[in-house]
Order: sequence, then structure tokens, then C-alpha cells
Amino acid sequence: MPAPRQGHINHFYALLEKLANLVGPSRQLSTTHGRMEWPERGVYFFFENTEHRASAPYGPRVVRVGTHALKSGANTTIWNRLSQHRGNAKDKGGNHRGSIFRDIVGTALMERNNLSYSTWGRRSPASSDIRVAEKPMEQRVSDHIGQMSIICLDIPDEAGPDSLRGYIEQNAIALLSNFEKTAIDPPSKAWLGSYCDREKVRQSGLWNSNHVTESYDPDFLQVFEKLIDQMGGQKSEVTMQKDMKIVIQCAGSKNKGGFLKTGDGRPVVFVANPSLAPENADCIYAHPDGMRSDGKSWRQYLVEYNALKPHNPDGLYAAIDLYRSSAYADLKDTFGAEKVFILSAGWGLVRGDFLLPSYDITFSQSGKSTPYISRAINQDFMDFNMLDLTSRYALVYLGGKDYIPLFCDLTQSYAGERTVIFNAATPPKAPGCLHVKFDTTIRTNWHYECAHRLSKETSWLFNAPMKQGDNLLQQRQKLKSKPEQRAASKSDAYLDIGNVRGSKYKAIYDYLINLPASQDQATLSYSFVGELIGTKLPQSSYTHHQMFWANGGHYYAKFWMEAGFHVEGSHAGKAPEESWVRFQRK
DNA sequence: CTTATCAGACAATAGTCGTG
DNA sequence: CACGACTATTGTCTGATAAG
Repeated sequence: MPAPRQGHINHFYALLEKLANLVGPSRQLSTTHGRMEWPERGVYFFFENTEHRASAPYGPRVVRVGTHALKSGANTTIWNRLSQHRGNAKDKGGNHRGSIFRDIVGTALMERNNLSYSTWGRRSPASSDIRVAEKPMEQRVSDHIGQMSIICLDIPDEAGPDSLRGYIEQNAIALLSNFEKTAIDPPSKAWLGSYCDREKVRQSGLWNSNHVTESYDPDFLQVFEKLIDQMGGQKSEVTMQKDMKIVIQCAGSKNKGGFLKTGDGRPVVFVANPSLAPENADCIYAHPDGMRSDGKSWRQYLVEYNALKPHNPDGLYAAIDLYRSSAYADLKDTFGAEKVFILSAGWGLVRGDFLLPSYDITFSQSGKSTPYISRAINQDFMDFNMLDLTSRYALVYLGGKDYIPLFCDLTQSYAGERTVIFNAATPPKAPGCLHVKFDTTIRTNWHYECAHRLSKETSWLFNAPMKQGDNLLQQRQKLKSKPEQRAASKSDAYLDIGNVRGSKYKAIYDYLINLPASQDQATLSYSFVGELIGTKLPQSSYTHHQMFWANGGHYYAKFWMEAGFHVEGSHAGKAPEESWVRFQRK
């Protein structure tokens, strides 16, 4: 009957294989660098090319187990530690005073090769003379350790002596150590460790001193397995294309034509500030929320125009077909026009199959760009929001950071998971959203490449390990475990982005939600609303008060709808005192 | 084993420029 | 004019080292 320890060791190696299947094969240390993907924290296992297990299939034998950040508050990363073991990549130098592993490998090399460095291992500060003298030895050590391979287990817990990493390290060492035990998987005859000056290394068969004499807790294998499964879990949580909706920002380059026409047949060019636009006899400039001669706003007219589909007399493009980049066509082919939404600076969040007229409105504030097409951050637009906010599809945003505040604003109460893809060192502020960094070298219009990749397949998106910050699983857990913080950060974001639409109207929600339950109705003058929101109501609340106070079709209706009210009536006079809106409890 | 520090490498961004 | 290529600038990260 085999010793129980043999069974545990077999189990241990089976788990290591499972780990390798998840994270890929072990890496040879001399070929590693800090720009590879490494777990932030974890436990690492070393293999040495001469060392194999004693039984079939004679796979590699673990020769060292290690971890890092065992002191509270420590914030070294696993790569930090591994790089100290590896030494200098260029000149093979190193510092055995910072790496006990280098230290003991050095003593073994000296013993085996009849070398002597009297200063080796002395803790006392090493002068530069000493370090220069030791350099050849450090290089030998780097050569030897560089041949070794490593595999890492991701254990992202807090630093501290009670960390899971410490637990796994201690038990793995105690299990594998042959110190004063019947040897299982003993070292090869030529193993360098046999020349080491540390008895614990020679006897245990490991390049370890700590824990080799201790006993192990067989239950640790279950913890070990659980940790591996957790890594697997976050990789298998893939959202398929059929379960996703995409939001992509609009683009400047549009297909030509597709103008709405005035009554006398002149094309309309939509801009952010028609009053600043140049004189042009061939067309008229208008704001999307500007008035037509028939008393409707252009936005309203556009909705009615869409209702006539498939009739399309002015030859407008569907939003998804309006822009020239093939990224939009790719998304349409893969996801379908009704699951791709365009985040347009002119119109808001528009479904891909909605017909849009040609327009010239951008968030870009670059000084050179003509001011009449620049939409200011606090400019009032009655943005469309054609997204079904009760949908549970995973919503993925692609685009530049200028559009993210609008995206967050319009999707704030979206029921499903929202993911913002970004391409910057620091994740953009997008409270309540998951963040995924897009890995690319492209600097300009990277979101087109991202769209192409998403059209091919989506698994990379949710598998991507986050080098900085939390991975997706951790982000999800944080969002779940701290919903109140999510709410708090929402309002933070509003403060943060100043007077962005949404920030101010939130005050209406706050006011209504605090009304006594017995009060079913509230009639508020514009001057009172103005005090609530800290600024006077926009011109459109006078010129189109019915539409302005409509219970849907724009983002801010939610501020009274979610408080349990709807607008029952409104009146716009000349002055704020003679204008009012009436909210009725639903 | 961990941390602090520094210089150099590298990445991100905004802006400019040339081309079709 | 739109687009990609290029550049200047800014800021961040890495790797090396020294030392706690």
C-alpha cells in the first residue's frame, strides 16, 4: 500500500497540470520579462531541467516553491520577486543579497566547481568593490537559475502573514520536502542542490529552507484546487456575441448625402451651434432640437420620418450605415443592426437601424475645429436613448473617452452588465461599469480595430487578464458586494464631470422622492425647479415645454419616473415665475 | 524578504503634417 | 476634407541597485 504522502504528491502534480492547462506551460526564467502578463500576487513553482519525478510519466519535479508579500502592507508583485531571482537580463548580474535563492544556488555552484568567494552570503553591506568581485559568480548563478522554468498560481489576496499564499507555500513545501522522510521523487544524482551548504536543501530536495521540516495539512490540496478552479472560472465566464449589445461612438467620416429637407427642398445641416455657422445659400443650418417652421422640433420630425419606414424620401442612411469605416459594417454583420447602437454627439444613443440625417456635431473640443460643430459638455441636447434599459444583455462600449460621460449617463439605469473598453494607462471614470483594457499598438481610432476583433470573436474580451487593477471577476465581485458604493460613485461622477446633463436634473429626483407619501401631486414653477437644479432651465423648456417634459424619449425623464411620478401637465410663459410643470404620483 | 529610489524606456495623448 | 503617419510632450512603468 503506497504511503499517503505519495498519493498527496500525485494529487499535487495533477493539480499543477490542471494549472498549466489554464495558464499555459511553464516559462523559462531567462526568457521572461516584466511586460509579460503576470499575476499581481501568487505562488510560484520552479522546475529545473535535470530534475524529473521518479515515476511515470517522469514529468518535471518541483525544485522550489516561493511567494512574496508575506508582510502586512507589502506590495511587491510576483514579477518583482521573480526578477530578483532571475538577475539582470542584459549582463547576467544579480544581487544574491536580495534573493536567498540566488544565495544558496551560489554556494552550491562554488562547492561543485571549487570556487571561493569569501564575501558571498555576508549580510553586511557590500561595497562596490565587493560587488564587482562577485560579479562572475552572480553571472554563473543567473545562468543556472535562468535555465529553470516557472509556473505561477494567481492568488490575489491581501498581503500579510496569514495570506492564502503563505498557506499554500508552506504546505506545498512541507509536502514535497523529503527532509527526514522516505524519499519520494528524489533529486537526480547530479542535482546541484546536493552541493548546497544548507543541509535543509540537500535533505529536502528543494531549494527551500523554510518549512521543509514542517508537516503539511492534506486539506490544503482542496484549497489549492479551489484556487485553480477560481482562475478557470473567470476564464470560462465568456459572454457570447448573441448575448451582447454594442455601443460604438460616431465618427466624423460619413457617407455623402442623406439630408433632411426643408419645405422648399433645401438640405438641412445639423450642427451644435447654428448661429455660429457660416453663411451658405445652398443649405440651412439647424440644431437637432431646433424648431421647424411647422412648430415641431427636428428631432421630433426625425422620429416621425422614421415611422414612415420603409418610405425614405430624403434617402437617409440607417445609423449603422452612415459612417464610412468598415468597423460599423462588421458589427452590423455580426451582431445585427438592432443590437448595435451609435453614440452620436448629435443625437444621443441611436439604434443601428434608425435613419439618421447627415450632421456635423462632435465632442472634440480641439481649438482648430470649427466652433459651430463642437458640442459643449454642458450643452442641452434632448438625446435619444433607444436602448431598452430593462434588457439584460451585456452592453459593451467602444470608443474614445470623450464619449464615456454621455455613455454612462444614458445607460446609468441599464439593468444588465456594462463594460467599457479603454485604451489608456489609467481606466476612465465609468462608475458601475466593468473596465477592460484593449491591447493594441494603434493610437488613433483604435476602437475600429477593437470592433473588428469583437466581430470575429468575443472571448478575448472577457479573458483578458488585467495587468493593472482588478481582473473582470474581481470587478464583478466588487460591483456585486458594494452596490451602495456603486450608487455613491455615480453621484461622484456627476460632480466630477461638472454640469453634464444628468447631474442637475438628479435634484428633481431627490426632491420628489422626499415628498411625503400622502402628497400625490406637485406643481413646481420654473423658478423653483431652477433653484433645485442650481441653474435656469434651458430655452427648450420654454419653446417646447411639452416635449421637454415628456415622460420618455430623453434621458432625464428617469429622474421623475424613477421617483414614482410622471408629468401630468406643463405650461411655459415668458418668465420662470409664470411657467410651471406638474408631477403626478403614478 | 521588502522597500525606496532613480534613470531610462516606453506608452498615451494631442497636435501637426502630407497625401489622395 | 478625411485619414493615417508622424512628432512633441507628458506621464507611467520597469529594471537595477542599495539598503532596511
